[in-house]
Amino acid sequence: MKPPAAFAVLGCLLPGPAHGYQLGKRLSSGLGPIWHIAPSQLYSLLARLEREGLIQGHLEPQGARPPRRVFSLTPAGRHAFWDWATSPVRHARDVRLELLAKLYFLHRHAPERIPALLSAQAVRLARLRDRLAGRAALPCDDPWLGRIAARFRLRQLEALLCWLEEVMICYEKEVKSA
Amino acid sequence: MKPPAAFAVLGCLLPGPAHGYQLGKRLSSGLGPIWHIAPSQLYSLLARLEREGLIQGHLEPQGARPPRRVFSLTPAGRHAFWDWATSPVRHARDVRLELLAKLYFLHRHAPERIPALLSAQAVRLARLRDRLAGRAALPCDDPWLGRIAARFRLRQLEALLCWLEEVMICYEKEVKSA
DNA sequence: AGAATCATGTAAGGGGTTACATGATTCG
DNA sequence: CGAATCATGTAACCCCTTACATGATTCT
Repeated sequence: MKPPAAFAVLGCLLPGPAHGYQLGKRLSSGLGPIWHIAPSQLYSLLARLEREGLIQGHLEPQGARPPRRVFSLTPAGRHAFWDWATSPVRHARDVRLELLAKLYFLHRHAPERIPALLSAQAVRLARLRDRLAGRAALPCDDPWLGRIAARFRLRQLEALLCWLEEVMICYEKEVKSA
Repeated sequence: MKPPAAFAVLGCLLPGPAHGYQLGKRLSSGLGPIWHIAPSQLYSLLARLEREGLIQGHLEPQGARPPRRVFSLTPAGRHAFWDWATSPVRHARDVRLELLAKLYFLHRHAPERIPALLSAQAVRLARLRDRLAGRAALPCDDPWLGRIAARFRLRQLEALLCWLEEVMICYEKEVKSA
């Protein structure tokens, strides 16, 4: 089982059993700006996690209202969660940066359009960075998470911008040498 | 139509018509380390692109061998490609860094395990960075792409490592204040 | 009374993966 | 002869998204 979303669901059951809607709330208030999970995905994750024995649901009657399905972690689920949470992540092999793909094709078939793309991209990213540099944290339950998430984004954007400048220089050199 | 993979296919038809297998070669030698596309995905993309009128295939008889399907760009496909290639990309709203999710849960339920995770992660990433800093370019047809892709990865890794250090410090501060 | 929100889903589709099937040809 | 590679897919599955359906309750 790979998907972080599934582990996020398990993690949100640590404080205690909950039904789907409650989990949705826990997820969006806690991991909100980091990892959004739509209700439809949540319910399908719950079904799969139950199929796999990592959580267990039982119906809780509600009188007049239709009963809710309350889920709790099984020992296997708890174990899987801690296993995931404490192990470092692998870095993906592919770079998969869309901009890189665009640059590749432009370089081969329309190099003169590279500067326009680079500067348009830089303008956008710089605007984003400035907005982000203003706020110290993203909005979520855990202020620590909000802070480190904001710092992460900021550093990422800065690295991207530096790289864009480097690419511009690198491109100009090529032009001169040709 | 969003997926970069589909545009990569269109882009690989710019030099001229090609059949599926050829396109696979063009893709892997050109965008290889950036954006791998498996044959099965390629053929399904081709089917969709044809359905959408962006490419057009016709059978090319091969004598004894079964005929090949040779695809070429339609005007609509050419237009869609250039539109894509010259417009800046949007930055995703979510942060979606798996490590961030792990840290979130550890912070709430087992903060004492944070240092171990951070340092294990740092060790891994540092090793990767060192390996990458050794080579000047990733292997692909276009040396310029190989160079800028390698530089991008490197800068990204460096930013990640800086951030990890920052998070460590940030965590220690919290511990002291508690 | 009408809007938000509680609460649970289904349906459809796109992006991507791994594994498998099939058969011809060319290279060592 | 056997292995690689040419060449084209199918099947099954996972991740995720948008749109929709349904009906009760609580807030304004």
